[in-house]
Amino acid sequence: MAQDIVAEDIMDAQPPISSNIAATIFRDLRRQILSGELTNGERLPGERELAAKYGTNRNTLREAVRKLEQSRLVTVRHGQGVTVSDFRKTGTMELLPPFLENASDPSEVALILEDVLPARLLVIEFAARSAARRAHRADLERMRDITDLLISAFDKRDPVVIAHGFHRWLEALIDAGHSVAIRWIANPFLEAYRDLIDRVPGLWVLEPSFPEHLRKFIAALETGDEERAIEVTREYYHRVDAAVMRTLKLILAQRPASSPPGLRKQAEATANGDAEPPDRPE
Amino acid sequence: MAQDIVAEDIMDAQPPISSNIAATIFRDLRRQILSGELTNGERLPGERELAAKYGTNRNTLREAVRKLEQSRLVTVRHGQGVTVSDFRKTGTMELLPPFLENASDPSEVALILEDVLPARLLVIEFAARSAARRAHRADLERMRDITDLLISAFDKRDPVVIAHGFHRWLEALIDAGHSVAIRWIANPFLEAYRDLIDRVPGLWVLEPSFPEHLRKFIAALETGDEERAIEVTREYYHRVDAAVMRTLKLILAQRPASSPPGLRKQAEATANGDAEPPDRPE
DNA sequence: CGCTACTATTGGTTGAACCAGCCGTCTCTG
DNA sequence: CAGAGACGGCTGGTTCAACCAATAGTAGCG
Repeated sequence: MAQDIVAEDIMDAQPPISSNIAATIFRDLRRQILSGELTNGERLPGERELAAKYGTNRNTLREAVRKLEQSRLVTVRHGQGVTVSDFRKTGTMELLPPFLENASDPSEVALILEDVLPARLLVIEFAARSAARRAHRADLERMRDITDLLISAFDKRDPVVIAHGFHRWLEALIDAGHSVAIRWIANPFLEAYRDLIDRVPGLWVLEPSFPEHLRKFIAALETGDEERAIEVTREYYHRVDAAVMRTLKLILAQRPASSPPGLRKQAEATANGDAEPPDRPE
Repeated sequence: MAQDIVAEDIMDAQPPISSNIAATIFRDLRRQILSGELTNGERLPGERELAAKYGTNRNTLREAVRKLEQSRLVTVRHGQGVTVSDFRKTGTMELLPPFLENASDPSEVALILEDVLPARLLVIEFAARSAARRAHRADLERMRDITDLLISAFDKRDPVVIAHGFHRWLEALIDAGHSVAIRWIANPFLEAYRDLIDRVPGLWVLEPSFPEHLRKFIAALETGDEERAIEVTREYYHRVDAAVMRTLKLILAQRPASSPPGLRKQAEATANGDAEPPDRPE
């Protein structure tokens, strides 16, 4: 295997997918919704019926439905049943990982990712700004350690270690910002990134300038040069994101649809549900 | 009352707080965690005991615990019980509204809000950028309608209508961006804003330049002038946010602590748990 | 024709019982 | 006496069966 002691050390322990019955049913229903098998406004069978369908009892089934509800995928109303929500409108970034996994329309995935990448850049810039202002000595030392580790992993061309190490690097950056707000904003992105590492390893782009970027960035941080840190980050990610989108489109082209045809009922529906052409007024 | 037909029309129907037993217990436990009555790492009583304490049965109690778990406030492990998580580290923006409501330490609320405001600005800028590029004709018409309504409400000095109308304005802006990613990022902010409107009406700052800002912004959007829209937005919010923070500090000074003393065990704990002074290396 | 009362259906709540994972303890063994 | 293993008592996980409560559609009444 390509991962030695260092790799073991840098990979955070990730609990295996929960084996709960309720969690399993939840994931299955979520998949059906995110893939478009169940569409916005559709009504789910009653709890008794669903429980029978999944070969379990009502209480356990209810747990799954509750999870769906809190993920904003369905609306539950006493006496009326469970209806599928328009998750494109009511969802949050926490839906990103499961959506990337379950979406039936690859082009929509690309579309969303194309919007997420610049947003992610903004989050990183925001964290960098905060870190440049508030980082303690210990924070900087930790970041420097991880940076060194990352650079040596890069020299060895070990993608797995690099990807997980970079996740840790981002964690350290956010910690250094000493901002609860940034943490809360960044967490869904970190989670999505982590999911993507394992699911689409090919998407991880090894930019040749990666080590150089890290060195420049940590140097800017250590001198507290906020603007320099932002500048370095922006310059680097514009290049990486372009490469990521190229790679993504290649991957999607190779497997045009991971689901059987006929299941993409609302693939082309926009977030607002209108089908008007995007011509501008003027 | 100060709200006429227009006010009725502009206020979105907001379902009253759920009367579910499970939801009530959930909110109570959440309050205890967010206020610091239950601290990170602490173990909750067993489900049987808790159920008895709340005068309900285990199934209903479990529902409440599940909600806590999905809100990342607790960790549940089979055979080991339920332990309180470090929500400052593991939470997401969805915790913002309940945290603002339940936090025991006003200064921490101010601290977080001080970081959230610029983040909110970034989100608005991001949405504005996207709207300037992708807005349909119908989107712009809708935004113009709401803008007119807002300006007339401003002339009448009707804070309630303005606040709710502005919420609708933000919704329209985000819709105009035609980006699922932006929606997902913005939703927690919108929710927090909505909560704040009703909870702390005094916080809503009526900047004199509000109508002028709206007019400038919509004009920029209609000509598709992305940079101009950003510039206008940034300039306006820098002023508003400063005013908001001033107002917030006034409000907090008036009621230094909304909870009995002795309950703020971890008020001064940072997100990382280290107490090192913020001196810089160099 | 319009209102009311009923009823079927749906989710909400309850209580009890049993299964399954975890941990400290107690005992047996070397 | 020290270590390994069995046991018992926690904990959450699952199941069942019944009843309460909100909703909507329908049948019946005025």
